[in-house]
Amino acid sequence: MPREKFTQIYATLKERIESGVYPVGQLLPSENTLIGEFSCSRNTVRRAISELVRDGYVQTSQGKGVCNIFQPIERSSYTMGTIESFRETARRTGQHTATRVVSLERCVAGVNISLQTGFPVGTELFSLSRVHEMDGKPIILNHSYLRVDCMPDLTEEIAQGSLYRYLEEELGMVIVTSKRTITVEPVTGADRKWLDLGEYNCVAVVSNQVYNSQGVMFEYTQSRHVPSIFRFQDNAVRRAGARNSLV
Amino acid sequence: MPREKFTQIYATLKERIESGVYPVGQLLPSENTLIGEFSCSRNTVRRAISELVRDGYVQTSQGKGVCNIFQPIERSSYTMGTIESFRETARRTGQHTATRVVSLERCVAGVNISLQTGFPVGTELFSLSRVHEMDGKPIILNHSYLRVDCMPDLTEEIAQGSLYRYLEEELGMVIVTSKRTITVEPVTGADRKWLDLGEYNCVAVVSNQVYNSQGVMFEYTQSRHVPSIFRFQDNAVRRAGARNSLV
DNA sequence: ATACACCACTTGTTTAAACAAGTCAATCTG
DNA sequence: CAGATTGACTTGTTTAAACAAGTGGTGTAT
Repeated sequence: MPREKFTQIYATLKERIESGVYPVGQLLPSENTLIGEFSCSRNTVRRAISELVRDGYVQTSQGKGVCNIFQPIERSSYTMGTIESFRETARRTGQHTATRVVSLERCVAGVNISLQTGFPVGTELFSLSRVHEMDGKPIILNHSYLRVDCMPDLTEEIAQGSLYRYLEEELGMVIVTSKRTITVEPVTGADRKWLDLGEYNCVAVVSNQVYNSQGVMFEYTQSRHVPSIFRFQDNAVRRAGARNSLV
Repeated sequence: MPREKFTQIYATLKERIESGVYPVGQLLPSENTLIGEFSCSRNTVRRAISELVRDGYVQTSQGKGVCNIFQPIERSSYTMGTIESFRETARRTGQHTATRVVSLERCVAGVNISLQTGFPVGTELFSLSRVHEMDGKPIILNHSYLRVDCMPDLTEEIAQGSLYRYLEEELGMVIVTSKRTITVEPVTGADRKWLDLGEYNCVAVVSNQVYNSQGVMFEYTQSRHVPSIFRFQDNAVRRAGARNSLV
């Protein structure tokens, strides 16, 4: 249970939107009304609403109000993005997941690795390859580089479980930001070997640079997804100054 | 030139980060210092910083400060996402773009179209197919459904130019929110016919639901991209309550 | 009847202040 | 010397107030 007021208001409004208490296409109660209901300041209500805007639940327009634009997401296959992650999808749909460690080695970042990952040349790294399975089918081939000095005691056993639970709960690391790039690339021999690709001759590739609270990038991961189960959802809000982000 | 203070501060800080005035990996001046420099309130500085966080330029941590985590983006090929759009990329790299209208028809949303797009059954729609070319090469096949009642006078000539300039400047429509889904799908006959796909047997598909300030979805577009030039960038920030969005 | 001014409402921006909470180093205490 | 305490910093949350700006209806004057 989050204790910040704006998070509670956000969760309450979100729940009402999802369950249809506020009709789709209509205006939510005005900020003043919500202030009365939640007995808080206008800023706090506005903060909750602005997060709903970011998540694509509502839309504001000056002079009119806050409009409910909720549409339930399609619940087929694996959905990533701002919405939910690998393990969460599996838990929700009751599917079984497993992770297999293909290899775990140590190396030092050379020029090539540095260019690909963004680690400085000379950084000591773990090179970790894993396969994620869902319901027995291999669907993601992960290749990670991890800073040794952030997790000196990494073992295959740890890598087989949840790396993030280890980093957060065991090492007390706080993960903050993650920069992602999505591309589509031709399959490699490793893809063919570890994934069940059928006729596809490309994979969906998500490259991830993950930062901890120190501001140091401690992980670079390239996730190669079987196309048939890959889905990424996103929400773009038109900003004041910039006329971009829409084709 | 945007006139809001927080936008100016945001732009100033962003420019300093990109040009290296603030060293990467180090802390920015504290909020109090910036208040002095920009002679504004703390809230205004904080708003500018929070947008830099959202865009992946900096990272905050309580008790320590604001850390610069900027990394220049790779400037190869077509980059979309929160960063920049089709035409902007072309303008920046000096490439030439063109749009060809393949077909423009009117139709009414049946059950299938409604399920795919989210338009209510019975909505009168334009069905528009276009090909985007960059430097003479066809790289995106667009198929759009557009509400007739939002743009009754749409013609092939208009569709050949920038649809958004027409909607915004001619019709005074304000575009606010866009919900996107990225998937990878097998090529169709139309893909093969209109795009230069080479060996690839799949395309990167971006499905877009676009809303205006009335809260009505007026456009659904499916953009089918040649894989070799497709790139989507994103930035995920770990939020307080939710332990998701990272695999 | 049309056009205009006005008013009551909405969201958007900015300021000021207070307190909570995390970090880090210097200092005090055992 | 080791450990705890303090204090000066940082960012995080919340409140209150004022004004700007956009929307839509009402009423008046033409």
